[in-house]
Amino acid sequence: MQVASVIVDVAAMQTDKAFDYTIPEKWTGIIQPGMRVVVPFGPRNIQGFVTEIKSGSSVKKLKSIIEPMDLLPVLNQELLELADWLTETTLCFKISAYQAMLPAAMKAKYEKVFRLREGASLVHQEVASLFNKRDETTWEEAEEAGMLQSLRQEVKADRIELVYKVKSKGKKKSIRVIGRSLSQEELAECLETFPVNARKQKDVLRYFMDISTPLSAKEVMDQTGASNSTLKSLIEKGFLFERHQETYRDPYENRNFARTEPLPLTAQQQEVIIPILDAVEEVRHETFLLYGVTGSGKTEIYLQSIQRVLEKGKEAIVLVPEISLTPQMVHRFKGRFGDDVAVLHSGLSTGEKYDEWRKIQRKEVKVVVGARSAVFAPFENLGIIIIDEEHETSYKQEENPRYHARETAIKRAEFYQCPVILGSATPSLESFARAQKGVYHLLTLPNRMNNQQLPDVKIVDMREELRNGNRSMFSRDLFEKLTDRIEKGEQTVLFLNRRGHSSFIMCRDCGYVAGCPHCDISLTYHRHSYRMKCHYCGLEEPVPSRCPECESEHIRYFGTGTQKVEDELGKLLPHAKVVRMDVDTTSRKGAHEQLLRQFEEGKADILLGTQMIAKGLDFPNITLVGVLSADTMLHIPDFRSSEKTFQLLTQVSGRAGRHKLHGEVVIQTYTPEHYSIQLAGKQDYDQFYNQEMMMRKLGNYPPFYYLALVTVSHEDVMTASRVTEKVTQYIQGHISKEAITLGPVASPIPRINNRYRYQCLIKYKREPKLNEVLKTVMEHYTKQQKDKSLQVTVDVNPFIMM
DNA sequence: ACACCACAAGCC
DNA sequence: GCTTGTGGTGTG
Repeated sequence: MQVASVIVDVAAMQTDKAFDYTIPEKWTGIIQPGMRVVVPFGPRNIQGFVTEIKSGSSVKKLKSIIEPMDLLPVLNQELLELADWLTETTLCFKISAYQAMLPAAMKAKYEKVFRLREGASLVHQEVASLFNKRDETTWEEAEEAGMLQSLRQEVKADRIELVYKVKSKGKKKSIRVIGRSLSQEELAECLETFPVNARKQKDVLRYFMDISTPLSAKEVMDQTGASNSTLKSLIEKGFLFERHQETYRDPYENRNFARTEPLPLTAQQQEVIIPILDAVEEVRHETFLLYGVTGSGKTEIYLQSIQRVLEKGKEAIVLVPEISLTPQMVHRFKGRFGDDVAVLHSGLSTGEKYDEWRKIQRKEVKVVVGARSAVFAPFENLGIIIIDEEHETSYKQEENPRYHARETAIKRAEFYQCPVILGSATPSLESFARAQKGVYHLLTLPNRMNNQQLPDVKIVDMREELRNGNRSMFSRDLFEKLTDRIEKGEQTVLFLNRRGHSSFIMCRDCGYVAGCPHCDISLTYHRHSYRMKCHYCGLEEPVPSRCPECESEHIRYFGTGTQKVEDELGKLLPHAKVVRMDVDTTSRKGAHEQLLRQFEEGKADILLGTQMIAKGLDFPNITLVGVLSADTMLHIPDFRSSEKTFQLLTQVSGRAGRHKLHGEVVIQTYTPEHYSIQLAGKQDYDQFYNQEMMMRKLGNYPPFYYLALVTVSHEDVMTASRVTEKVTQYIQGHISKEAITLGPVASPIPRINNRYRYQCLIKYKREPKLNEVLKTVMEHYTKQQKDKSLQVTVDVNPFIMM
C-alpha cells in the first residue's frame, strides 16, 4: 500500500508538518506529489498538499486520502523545494508558502452540512421543516434557526450525519457550445422531412450544414436569429448536441496590440546585452544588475533577452512593481510577444488571475509579466527572470510568508541555471553593493538613448518663498514655468508625495489633532466621504464640527492633498485642464488607463498625482515636472528614508524631456540642504551611493548588516514590554557577541487596535543559528497560548519597521 | 447530580 | 484552525 505525506491546510505551529495517509487502490499512480487532496483530519475533511509518495510510514494507524482535487500536480518538484526554502528563510508555515505560490482561487472553501440519513424519518416537526424536503441543510442555516442542539441530538440518534465538504474557491469558466450530431448528408436528408412550419429550426440546421466544429450557443443564436428554445428542441431531437467547454476570461480581450519588431540596439545596449545572452546560451546562472538611467533603453534589453530565451524553447518571468503595471508596460510585452504573454496583477479578479495561471500551467504562454507573486509562475523550463525597478519595496511581501521577490527569483534561477536581470536607474544599496563586490555582474547604461540630455533640475527652498510672502503651494519659479508650458501647449506632471503626512484634522486654536482611540496614530481625512479614517484598525468617524478639547469651531483639515492642489490650480489657472490621478480617481476598474490616455492624447495640460505617476510614464510632450513637497518622506523614522526620497525624486524627474523636447524639473522642499535632495537634483546616483553607504556604515545598517525584527504585541503594556525584554535576552544569549540587539523599544506605532507593540531589532553579519533561535522564540510563545492576546511576529530582512 | 464554560491537546 | 474531552465552577 502506498503512503502519501500531506501538508494539511491548517496554519498553526502544531500542524506544520507532514501527515501520512494511505492512497486508496483506485488512486495509486494518479495521486502525485504537488497535488491537492481531500483528507480526513480529526473529525473534519480538509484540503492538503501531497509532498511525497512513499511505501510505508512510521505512524501505525493511517487514515486514507479521500480524493484528489487536481488532475495534474499544481506544484512541481522545484516549487515544492522552493517552498521548503521559503519556510526556512522567512520562518513561515509550509502551508502558507504553498498558498503564496498559487492563485487565491485555489484556496479551499469549507462547508459543514447536515445530511438526512437514508431511510431515516424525523420525529420533530421543527427539524423536518428545516430540511424542507431536501436531504441537506447547512450548518449556518441550522445555527440561524437556533436548532444546532436539536440537530446534534439527531446526529447522536443516527438519523442525521454531519458532513464536511471541501470545495475549491475558483470555478473554471465554461461556455455552452453547440455542434451537429449528423453528417452533412444526413442533415440534408433530415431537412427534407422537416415540416414546413418549423422555419426557425430549419434555418438553424441549414446554418450547420457548412459548419462541422461546435460553436458557442451565443454565436449560433446571433447568426441564425434562433432562440434558445429552438436550439433546445433540436438538441432533444438529436440533430444537435450541446456541451460545456472550458474557456478563459481574457482581461485583454478585444484589445489589439500592434506588433513591434526588435529595435536596433545602440552600441551601449549591444555591449550590455552580450553577457546576458552568453549566460542564456551557456545555461549558466548569473545575476546581472542593469544600472541604467531612465530612458536608457532597459526595456529593449529585456525584450531582446527574452526573445533569445524563447528561441531556446524556454520561458521568461518579468516582474514589475504593482504600481507600474500600467497599460504601457503590458503593451510593450504583448506587442512584442503577442499571445505568448500572460499578465498577473492585482487589478484582475480572482477568476481572471486563476485563468492566467492556468495558461501558464498548460504551457500556453511563454512569458509572464506580473507583480511580486508572479515570481512563482509554474514554468518548468525557465530561461530568464527579469526584475524591473529592482529597488522597489513592493517586492517584499509584508505578510507571511515575508519573502522578497529578488531573493526568490535568484533561488529559482539557480535551479534552472538561468540568468536574472535586476534593472533600475536607482538600484537599492543592497544590490549595488553586491554588484561592487562582484556578487552580481554590473552592467551600466549611462546615457539616454539618442543621447537626449537629462533634464535641468532646480531645487526651490520653500522657506525662502514663505519669507518672501508666497504662501501658496507653488513657488514663483514653478508657477512661472507652469504658465509658460500651458502657453506653449506642452505638458506638465505635478507630483505630490502624500506618504508620511496625509491630511489630518487639527484645531487651529488649541492644536488638538484627531487621533484614533485604539491606535497611536492620527486619523486621515477622506474628503469624498467627509469622514476620518484610521488606516490601521479601520475606524471611521465623522469630522467633528467643534474641537473636542476646547470647543472651538476652527477645526479643519491639514496636509496637502491632490484634491486641494487641484482646487488651487483651478483658481490660479482657470483655463488649464488638469487630470488628477490618485487612489480616489483610479479605484474604478480601467480608470487608471483611461486617465492616462486622456493625458496622452493631449486632452490635458497637467497631470497631477501621487506615487502612481512616478514611473512608467513616457509621453513625448512632457517638458516640465514639478515636485510639490520633496521632503515629506524624509521625516519617516526609517533608515531607508533617504534612499527612498532619492529614488523617488530621480524617478519623477525622469518623466521630463524623454524625447525631442528638453525637460525641466522643479523640486520644492523645506530641507534643500539634505544630500538626498541635492544629489537627486544632480541626478548623481554614484555620489548618493557613496554618501548613503557611509551613513549605513555608521549606523550599522544594511548592506553592512542584516536585520531581523521581532515584534511583540499585547493588550497590556507591561506584558508586551516584559515579554520583549525576555525575548531580547534570550536571543542575545544564543547568538554571537558580534550581533547587535536593539530592544526592547516601543514600535514606531506603539499601539494598534488597542494592542501595545514592542520590538527588538537584531543587526548581524553572520549568524547561522539565528533562524533556529527565532523559531524557538516563536514556538515558545505560541505554545504557551494561555495568554491568547500575546502575539509574536518575526520579520527576517524587514522593509517596514513598524 | 448535572449543566455550563474555559482551555489545552490532538489531529496521520 | 477546529473539535473534543477534561476539569473547573455553579446551581438546585
